[in-house]
Amino acid sequence: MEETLTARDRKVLQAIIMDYIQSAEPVGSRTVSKKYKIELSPATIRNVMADLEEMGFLRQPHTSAGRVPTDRAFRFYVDSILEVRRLNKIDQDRIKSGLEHEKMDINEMMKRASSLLSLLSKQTGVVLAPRFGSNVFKHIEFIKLRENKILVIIVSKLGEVQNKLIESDEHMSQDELDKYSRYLNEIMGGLSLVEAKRKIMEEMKKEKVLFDKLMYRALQLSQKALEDEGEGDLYIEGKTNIIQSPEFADVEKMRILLLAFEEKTKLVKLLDKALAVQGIQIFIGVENEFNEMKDCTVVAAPYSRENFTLGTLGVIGPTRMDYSSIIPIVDYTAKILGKILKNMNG
Amino acid sequence: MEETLTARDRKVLQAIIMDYIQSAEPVGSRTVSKKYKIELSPATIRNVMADLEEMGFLRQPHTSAGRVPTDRAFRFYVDSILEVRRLNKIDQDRIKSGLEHEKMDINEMMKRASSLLSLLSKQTGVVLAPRFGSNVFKHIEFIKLRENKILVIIVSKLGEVQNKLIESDEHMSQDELDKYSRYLNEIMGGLSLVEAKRKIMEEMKKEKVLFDKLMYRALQLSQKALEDEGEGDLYIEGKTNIIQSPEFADVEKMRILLLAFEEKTKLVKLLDKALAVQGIQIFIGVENEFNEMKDCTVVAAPYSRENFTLGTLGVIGPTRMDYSSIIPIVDYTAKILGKILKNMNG
DNA sequence: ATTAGCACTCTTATACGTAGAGTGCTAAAG
DNA sequence: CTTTAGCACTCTACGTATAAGAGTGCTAAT
Repeated sequence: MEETLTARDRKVLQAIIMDYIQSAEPVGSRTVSKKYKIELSPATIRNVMADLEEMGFLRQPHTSAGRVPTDRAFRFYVDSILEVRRLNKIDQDRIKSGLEHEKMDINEMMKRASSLLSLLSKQTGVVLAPRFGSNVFKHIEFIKLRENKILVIIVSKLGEVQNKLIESDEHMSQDELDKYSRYLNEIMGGLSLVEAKRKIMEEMKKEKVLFDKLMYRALQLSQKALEDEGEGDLYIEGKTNIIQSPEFADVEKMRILLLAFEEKTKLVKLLDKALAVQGIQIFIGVENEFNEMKDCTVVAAPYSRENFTLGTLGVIGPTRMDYSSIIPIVDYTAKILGKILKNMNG
Repeated sequence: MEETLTARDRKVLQAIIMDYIQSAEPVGSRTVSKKYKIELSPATIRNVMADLEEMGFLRQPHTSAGRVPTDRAFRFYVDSILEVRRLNKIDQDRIKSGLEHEKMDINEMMKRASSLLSLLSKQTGVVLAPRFGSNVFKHIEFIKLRENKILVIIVSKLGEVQNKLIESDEHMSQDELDKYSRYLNEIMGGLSLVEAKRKIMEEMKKEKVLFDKLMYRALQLSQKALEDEGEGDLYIEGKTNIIQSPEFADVEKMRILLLAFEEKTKLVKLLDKALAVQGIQIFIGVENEFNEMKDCTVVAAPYSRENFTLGTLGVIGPTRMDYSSIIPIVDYTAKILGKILKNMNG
């Protein structure tokens, strides 16, 4: 049963997939033989289709309907049939000019990237912002808000700003806090935030620090500020695009999906997986391990400065999405975003 | 034709509205006479209904269906029939305990409030955060990111953090920038941001400043940082609740509404209108001047510290929402949020 | 190995008839 | 004069029947 596909099988499968991608309707043998240049009669095609169905690449919604590609078919298509072309110039320019605005801060940039992905793919665009911890430390500041509530502001070299409210056990004046931040800015300058964290741990162990109250308190505060860095921010744009797809005409299906979007944590997890790997990652249908997304495909790519991966971006759409055009969009956007962030980092 | 309603008319109207609120289906004369204690026969009710229809309070989807209340009917109901009770203890507690966490920063607080509104009302909750400009200035900081890009961070007394990327024409060192921020922190301390803005304009006109390069540059930078403060942030939670309502079963209707949510600017405008007025504001159906929301009602209330209005919060749902329970929820949440922010402001 | 031919299956669209909900009107009752 | 019972009428919703069309699987011929 687990035979390999002949050249002919592949051709037929490809035709079915391509037709289904644009029609969203079961594809019949006549259509395949007529619309796609396969010099075979419908009858022969039917035989091939029966084989493909047995192998799990196609299924029939009901006895006398055409065939619909399964997740497995899309997986095979993406892996073995599809040849990804490079993105056309026009879209390249739109992405470039959309992101290369000088005066954009990093939040805007992420949002913009997500919008662009959505716009060009006509699906939903997502961008997972760099984990704050992966950035180069730039500046820390303590601001006393009231009694023992202290607002800590940490800025990365990219200009990301993270703020957090912490409590101190002891009373501290603003002057004192200013001293702390000056001291910390000095010892953490130029380090990545992860390194900075480690450095603080080390420093705290040193004997001389234990006797210097100022230093000790400063380190204590910064430790509080750096602990449990939240997960990276997720930007989602174009949620409504997905509603247009006929596969989500069912209100309940759509509600479940939108709920998943609203929750974000699951999406973050999914995109996190793409972080670890170089290059485009595609999760098709049930491969998504989240039931809510079993009718969706996620095309994701990490974007990185130099060799260090910063975050992930991608497109979410029905499994029936137009892979041949979406993959290059995701790929190119990731490259450009990486390049821009690299420049921003000096 | 523009007669006033008799007591009986009102009773019937109320019955129809109440039934429609919970059934979402046209209400017939039999139902009114049976389910609601009106000692009249269906025939009489029908006469009354005919009158009410003529006056624009009811309409018939088709000849032989029951009646559906119009926007006007809901308006009348809200203004003249409904008596708002106070929120029950249980929900009061949920709101209080949901918002009174000591360690929450202001962003979390807004999000939480929005979630609570959504949860308790079973509709969509919105919170328009305080306009940044309306806050008391606490701290300003300039951080040089690269070449002539400077990140400005402004903190309000409530602990809101706003950051903005600006460009300087001339080269400035970080030391220089630190001097500027020290100077500015001094002259703007304790002012509201609006006042601070004005102050800066004044200062810049003073002659002595013109000759003190340091001061002048500092003022110039801060002016850039304070100009065109964005509109207040909008927090929307529970968008998917609205999908459940049968009136949005139509996919296209829903898409339009979700698009409006995604765009936010229109919603901000709407909520802004409620800013100006004291107390609960209700926009029913077409009163919303935004076509996208013509099937929705927005129940909004400003929340304020002392007598100064900070922002607005509310609930969005179908015009058929349960006003009697939602109004107290919005009202109470606004009060609690105002109180907490007042405390936070010292 | 391929294909023409054909019977068969299932969906979809259309029409039709009926049940039920609800109305409006009229005439009788209070 | 107000209320109500009664009844004919209207419109929707729903189920059934029917026909058209799409597509299949199988068989037999090429």
